[in-house]
Amino acid sequence: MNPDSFQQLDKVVHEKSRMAIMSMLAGSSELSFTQLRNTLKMTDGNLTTHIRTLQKSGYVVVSKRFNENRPLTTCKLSAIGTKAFSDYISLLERIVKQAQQSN
Amino acid sequence: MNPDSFQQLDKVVHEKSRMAIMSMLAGSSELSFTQLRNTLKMTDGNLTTHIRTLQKSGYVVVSKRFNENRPLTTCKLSAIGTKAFSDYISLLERIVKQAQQSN
DNA sequence: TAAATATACTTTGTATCACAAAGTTAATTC
DNA sequence: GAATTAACTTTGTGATACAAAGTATATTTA
Repeated sequence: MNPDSFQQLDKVVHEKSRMAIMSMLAGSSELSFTQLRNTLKMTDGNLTTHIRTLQKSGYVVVSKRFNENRPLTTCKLSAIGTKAFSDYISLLERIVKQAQQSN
Repeated sequence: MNPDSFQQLDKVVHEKSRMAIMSMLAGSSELSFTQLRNTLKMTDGNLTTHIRTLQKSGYVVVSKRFNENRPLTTCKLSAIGTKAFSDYISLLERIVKQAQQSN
């Protein structure tokens, strides 16, 4: 195994909650704050900060508008977010394969 | 995808450096502090704390003795450490497969 | 042989950050 | 019109990853 491969795992994606968010976003074109919160059973505050982290690293595009007199925050993966996620998954896949060989 | 599967990932194993340590230990029966530090290019302090975390959760057995007038700390995976690691890898594998289906 | 360097760690300090509780704003219900 | 609900954001806190500095002992060097 190459020990360096672990350190190459993108720290932003590696956090479990953000992995879950990005996975969900990879499955649909766009999801709302509320949909994410309900599905992932995260607290509001926690979800806000993870979305902000993803936004700051440019992985997620956030739009805030009003829908039927209520705020509506929606998120979708950006191009580099999509790449970051698929790169992360590819690397994980290699790591998993290597780990299984050593058994 | 099942969003809960992400949260089921063992937090102790999920940390990148500890994943690397456990991977290395899964490959050999026993490794010394120095071998781990040199291969993983970790600082001494960082490695100490990760080993201690693994030890506290019962995943790694640590032995400290003297070899040729020098302290020698060796680590190996315990039974539950081996199980924790393989469970973690299995779950990762499922997650990777699910993620790839959504492309 | 005293001083400097190296080895093998551990302890301590710090900066980050995951998480939740509390706060904000506005709409709706009772 | 008071209370509740909805959709967030801000703030406070506890955990922790990491490295710098510290400790103890052995070896080399001048």
